[in-house]
Amino acid sequence: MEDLKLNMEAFLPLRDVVFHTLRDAILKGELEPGERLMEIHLANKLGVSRTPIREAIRMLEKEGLAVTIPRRGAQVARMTEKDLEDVLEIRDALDGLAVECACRRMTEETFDKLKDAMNAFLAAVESGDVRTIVEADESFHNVIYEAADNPKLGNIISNLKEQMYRFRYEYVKNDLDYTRLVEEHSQIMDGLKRQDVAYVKEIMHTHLDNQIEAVKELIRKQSEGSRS
Amino acid sequence: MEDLKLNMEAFLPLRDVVFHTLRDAILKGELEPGERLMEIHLANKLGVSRTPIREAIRMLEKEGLAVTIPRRGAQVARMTEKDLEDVLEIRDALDGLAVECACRRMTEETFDKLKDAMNAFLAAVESGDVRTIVEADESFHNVIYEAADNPKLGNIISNLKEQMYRFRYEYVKNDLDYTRLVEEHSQIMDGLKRQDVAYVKEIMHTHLDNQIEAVKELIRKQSEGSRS
DNA sequence: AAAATGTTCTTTGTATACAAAGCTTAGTGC
DNA sequence: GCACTAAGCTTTGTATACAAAGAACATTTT
Repeated sequence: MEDLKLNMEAFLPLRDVVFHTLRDAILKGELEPGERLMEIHLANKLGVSRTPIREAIRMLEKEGLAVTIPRRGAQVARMTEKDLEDVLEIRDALDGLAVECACRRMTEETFDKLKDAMNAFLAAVESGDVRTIVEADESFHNVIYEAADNPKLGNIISNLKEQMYRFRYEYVKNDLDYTRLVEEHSQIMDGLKRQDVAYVKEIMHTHLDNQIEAVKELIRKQSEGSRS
Repeated sequence: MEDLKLNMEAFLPLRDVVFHTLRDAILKGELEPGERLMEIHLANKLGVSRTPIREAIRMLEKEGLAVTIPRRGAQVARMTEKDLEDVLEIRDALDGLAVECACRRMTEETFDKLKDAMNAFLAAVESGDVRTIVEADESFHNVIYEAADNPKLGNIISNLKEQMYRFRYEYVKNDLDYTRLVEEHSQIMDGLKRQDVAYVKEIMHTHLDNQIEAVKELIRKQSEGSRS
């Protein structure tokens, strides 16, 4: 934990600002797994009192990013490879559901949005900039979640993604085969257009699967490092 | 909201006691959807200060049971029929996943536990007491979640169940056809034993499906009532 | 009578104070 | 030297105090 800073711009209750600040810090790895979240310490660091810190911690807890033991305080949640596998297993099922729902509920409008997202993705791949590609990829999938028209599903999936983000898995995407990604995306679009649920689920499954091994590989390397 | 009472027995931080108290009250309908959760009010009612109340509210929020608007306070989350459908859709997918995992990971021991749970369920049905039957049914499914060996999955499912509980859907179970339930349970066991993933998923799907319509029916009736 | 304004009351947001639990460490006895 | 105990320190748990936002209501103005 080096230099946490609050973003005071936002006109939100401090608990929310603190929550976002800490969450980002955890996801970026600035706060390491197992690291203690001491209230006074964080309060001083962020220039607020303990009250909003405590509320933020309760939120992090429920989000699965912190673990607290009564009378002993909170820690950044640790995550093992098994935990990651568990998360991926669930994501696989839920991404399947999302694309299935999207398939059944896709409207003209949302399909247009998807086309736009697809074009943006193609442009991003063209540009070659990894950051842009990753963002365009996210957008593409977000359109699908939106089309699935099940907000709770969207929330759960984004929470699961968040938990993966902690492994900085997007770095892996450097090594990804973009042509393949493009191909899969267009297959998904195709399936959605034809409303072929089985097909689209299948593609989505392999689409995710392709990334899993690489991520796991990365985890294994990472876990050789930090231990506390 | 009539008579909230804290259970001071448990040696837990007050925030947790308050959290459980409020959660139960919400699930039982003692705190109605849309009802304001006013801090001082609750604090007086429960005989604690605002601090643990606020922390409990932050937790309820993340659990989806309360919604807060900054500077305006928290309310018990409302739930529409659409929300319920969304939840059920997800549960269906995740129960499918759970049973699939269980199928692949079932050991001798856990299968024995399942047998026990099945026998308990049969005994419960024999007894005819609805409360007992519901509990035995829960236990049976809990063994499966356990066997799935994916704790995060278990958490998500229990959160989803919680959200359904608010509709007091278990009352519906009065009308359920227990012979059918028993039949389905034994089919699930059979499938698990044979490790027939496809079969077991299919059964689990219909198992859930059978309950959905009845629940929705109930919701429709309920929603004619309370409005605020 | 309706709209606008101002005043008061209520309620949330945040900080702080104090109590009690748990750790640490130094000291004591064996 | 090792185990045990006691004192002090650190940190969490809870209550309370105060500030400021928002709601409600009355008053004025048109």
